[in-house]
Amino acid sequence: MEASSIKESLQTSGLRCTAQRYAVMAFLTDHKGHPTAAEIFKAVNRVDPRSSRATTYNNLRDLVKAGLVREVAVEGRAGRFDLEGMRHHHFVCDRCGNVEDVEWYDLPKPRARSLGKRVVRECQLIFRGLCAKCAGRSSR
Amino acid sequence: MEASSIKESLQTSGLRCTAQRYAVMAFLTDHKGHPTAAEIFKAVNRVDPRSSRATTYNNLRDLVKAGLVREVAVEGRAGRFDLEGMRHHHFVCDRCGNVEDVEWYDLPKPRARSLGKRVVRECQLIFRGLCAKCAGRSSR
DNA sequence: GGCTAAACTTAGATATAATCTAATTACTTG
DNA sequence: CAAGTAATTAGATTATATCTAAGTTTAGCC
Repeated sequence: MEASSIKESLQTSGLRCTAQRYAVMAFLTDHKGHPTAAEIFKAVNRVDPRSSRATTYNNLRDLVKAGLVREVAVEGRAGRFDLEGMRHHHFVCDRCGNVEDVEWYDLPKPRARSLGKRVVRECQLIFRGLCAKCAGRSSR
Repeated sequence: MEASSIKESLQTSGLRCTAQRYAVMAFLTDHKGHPTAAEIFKAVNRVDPRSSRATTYNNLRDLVKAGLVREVAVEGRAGRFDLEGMRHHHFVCDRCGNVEDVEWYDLPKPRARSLGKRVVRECQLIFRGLCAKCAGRSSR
């Protein structure tokens, strides 16, 4: 995603394009490896202007709410973030906690009845198990 | 799930049926509301024999690994647990963090190629948004 | 029954993750 | 420019989960 494109998508979502917020988007654009909030925070602070922890977390939350960023929660570990955009599913490794992309394919929708009055923001398909690297190391 | 049935499924999984472990299974059997580890810990400690925090967490992990219990990770909040068994999908509320069941329906599998050498333990479909209760309260 | 190894449990300390607080700064709109 | 709203900040605080190191129980074997 280019600079102008980031700016535009922020504004379309009703979010100001602040330096700190932009930095989060830019980092996610360049790093497709599903970074944690801590990693993003650290990365953003190698740039100027810097950003506080609270701001990084606030921005990530706002961006998720706006549908620009997606969060994958991982049990007992920090959540991972990536840009919405190219659709894909996720694979979470039980052992190392890494999050990987799984090629997108369409999913059937649930019957309207079974969702009732709930308002669905998104739907994630998550595979869990051992990533190729950890599976190789067997049960050690 | 009955007492003997819990005992049996533990043994089939190669886990000893200890009082503490049994208590976790029994609690999950009786409480379908996707409790957190902290809630389970607290509940188990109203029974005898009691169980330490570490044991509760250890047992939950072992039970998940054995495929008897499922964990749903929630961003920024405690994970929620329920018994495997009756299959269902999940809905996680953005606002209150509650986890609810969504009627089961079959999902297409990914192409073998797109999973590569990964070893899949399970696959979860998770809807996110506002639960009926929180949606009612609107954007307040 | 007694022995042994492995599985299990424990209390509390520690680590990790994320949010909160209260004050400040920076936009944006009229 | 004035004023209101949005955003940011440092650091404290809370929440969640794991670790440690020692003790206990169990299953299998003789």
